[in-house]
Amino acid sequence: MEFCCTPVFEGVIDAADAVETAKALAALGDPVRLRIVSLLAAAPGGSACGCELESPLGLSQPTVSHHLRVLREAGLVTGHREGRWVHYRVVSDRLDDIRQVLTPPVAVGV
Amino acid sequence: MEFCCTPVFEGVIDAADAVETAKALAALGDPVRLRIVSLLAAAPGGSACGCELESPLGLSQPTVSHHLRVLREAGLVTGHREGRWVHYRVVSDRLDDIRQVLTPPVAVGV
DNA sequence: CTTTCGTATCGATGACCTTCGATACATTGA
DNA sequence: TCAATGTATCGAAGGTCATCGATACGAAAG
Repeated sequence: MEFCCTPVFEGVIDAADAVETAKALAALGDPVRLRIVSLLAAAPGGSACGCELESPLGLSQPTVSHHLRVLREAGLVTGHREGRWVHYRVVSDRLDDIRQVLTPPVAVGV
Repeated sequence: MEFCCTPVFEGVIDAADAVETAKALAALGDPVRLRIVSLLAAAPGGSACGCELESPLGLSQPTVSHHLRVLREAGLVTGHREGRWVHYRVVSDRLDDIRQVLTPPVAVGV
């Protein structure tokens, strides 16, 4: 999968790159998904299965699965099966990309 | 206005902070608004009036005004009137906050 | 093979969001 | 005062999203 990482501050971002980058930001622009990322990052070993997320989030299993799918399609988490469970993990490289998009070259406010 | 800046990686983000942070990320999670931020950052002096954005975005004046309102309410841009025009400018401190939320303390991926 | 448990998908519902034309407001200039 | 220009708001239309119950899939256990 190819990720866009055109910074917002270098020249003017073109429409295609904006669409791609906005997808990742929109994926994080939901309270539930932000908490999922936080829960995964705080989990022992940096990973957790979906069933461990339902209770702290207070959401149904289909809803949690839906959000995990959005995060997966945005490249923000990965999941690999381990027997009956699927262990999810944050993709830190992807977060690095997003941070870089929002980083000014030197200083922006004049 | 009080901004939340609880990092995703320090412990588990609570629901209230997640809602607040998600608002800013959702504001940036739209291609049009991402381009607006980019256009403002690239503008001479780091600011531009709303009327200068309609043409490069290819959107109507009410639509541009709507997106500027979303960005303003998310604390990502500020606008002050200058005669008939309102000059908008990126709030770099707010972007710093968002970047920090997504920054791991040391390393996350085990 | 059947049951059990974790996960993914489907379909429906209600809320939200983007977009626009029409319109009102604000400021400047004639 | 009146016209012109930039901006904000309103109302509506269309699409997208979050959420759930029901259901199907996958893997392990009995």
